[in-house]
Amino acid sequence: MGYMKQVVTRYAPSPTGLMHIGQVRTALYSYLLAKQNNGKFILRLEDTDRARLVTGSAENIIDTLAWLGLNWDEGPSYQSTRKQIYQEHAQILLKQGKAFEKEGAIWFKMPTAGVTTWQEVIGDKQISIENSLQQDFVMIKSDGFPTYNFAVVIDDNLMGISHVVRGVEFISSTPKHIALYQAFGWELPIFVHLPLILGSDKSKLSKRHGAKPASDFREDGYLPQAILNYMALISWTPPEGKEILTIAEMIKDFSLSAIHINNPIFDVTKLDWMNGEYIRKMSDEELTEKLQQFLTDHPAKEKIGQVVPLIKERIKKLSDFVPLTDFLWEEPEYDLAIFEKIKVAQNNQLEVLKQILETLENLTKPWDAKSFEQQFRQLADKLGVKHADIFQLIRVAVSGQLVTPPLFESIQIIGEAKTVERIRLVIQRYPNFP
RNA sequence: GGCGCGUUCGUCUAGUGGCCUAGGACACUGGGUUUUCAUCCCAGGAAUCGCGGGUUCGACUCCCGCACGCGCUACCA
Repeated sequence: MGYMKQVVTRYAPSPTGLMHIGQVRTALYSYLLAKQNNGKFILRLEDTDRARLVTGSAENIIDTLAWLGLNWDEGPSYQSTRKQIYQEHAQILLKQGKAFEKEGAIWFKMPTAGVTTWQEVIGDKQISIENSLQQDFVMIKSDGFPTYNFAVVIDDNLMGISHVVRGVEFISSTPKHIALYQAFGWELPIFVHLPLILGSDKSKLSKRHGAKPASDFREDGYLPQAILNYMALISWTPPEGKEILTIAEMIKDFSLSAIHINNPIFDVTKLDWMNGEYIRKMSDEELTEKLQQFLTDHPAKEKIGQVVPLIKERIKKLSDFVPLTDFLWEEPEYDLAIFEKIKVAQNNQLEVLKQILETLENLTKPWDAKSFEQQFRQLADKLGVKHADIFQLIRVAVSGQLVTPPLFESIQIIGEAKTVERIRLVIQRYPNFP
């Protein structure tokens, strides 16, 4: 009778900066693997390099993870508080003659005979590296803190980590880890080395590729579900190739063997599309709430709900809401160049505007969509102007923009009086806008 | 340099020897719906499967070599 060891995974970043968007994938896969197996997902901060520590980094990582909903079952633990434990383990190896001291540091005597071979989950193959290539390495630095290579093994073992999920860059140092496991007589975990996410020029993903910290995506108005969904798909294909899936579906369908082996390129365009999908999937109430939370200093928060149905299909990120709708509560800025983009009525726009104003003033109040449309169609016919063009001129006169939510609905939010006033002002200043 | 890993449309990918004259999604182009934009619907272009050798009746799929890319080569992680 075999038995299944409990699945325990961890996300173990070092707090040397803000949580990078690429790291979301690593955390997500670890999380999915744990949840799928009713296991445990641990958060561990590897803060052993005191020189590279960045203030606020740990908080940013914890915050981002929580925002994404990648809830950890244990931690966060900080390696800096576990110095004693590493020291004790170093002493064991020292006593066994498997380590030695030099220049205030404790070094591991790396075996240099034979070959280190292990089963790699990604790609389902064995990786072998000649031990003759290896060298002794530092376990405890002269400042008393452990190195990554040492602390990671001690902690992963002590915390019962079953699957070590991390980036490919650690493949090269895996023989060191394995040697350590063997020196202690510990059972090896399963190694899952995730491919590196690259930027558009195929170099390691960095800021100039638009791969900002995950928290920047949050500030840009991306939704956690969309980010998770996009990052999930960047190195994993669910069965049947489904593109949009909930966390629950990811947990259900996730599989290590379906993780890709090659380095993907991060593509914001697809993330944008996906974010738009999630925005459209939300109920109006939900979107309203999200926008109200997101737009902390919005001038007319109570009116957002009214606008949401008009813009839901027009925004891809929460931040898109602002440029699309600010003319509703703030006086627009006009630019003659915008008027010049309206093809028809180019020569006598001012005259047409005056007619529009007159029509508006004669429209029985409260204005209703049907007669509004009827009146202006008639006016367009009378002036020999295309229907679409007269509405576009009204749009620009009212909003200063070529693209807005539906015209009549926008006008209703602005109000009849203010609409008339805006058109009057445009006529007054035409064509010399400030 | 050494070692390791990789290579299918612009991008993410499907593909495990015949179902592939290579499928999907994003993006792009054209059309329809629409008073703008978007949404939605339809259509289209887009990969000689990095290159060259094998193996096989047959290779995107297996093997070898090469090229290119990426990673590691720290008292960083």
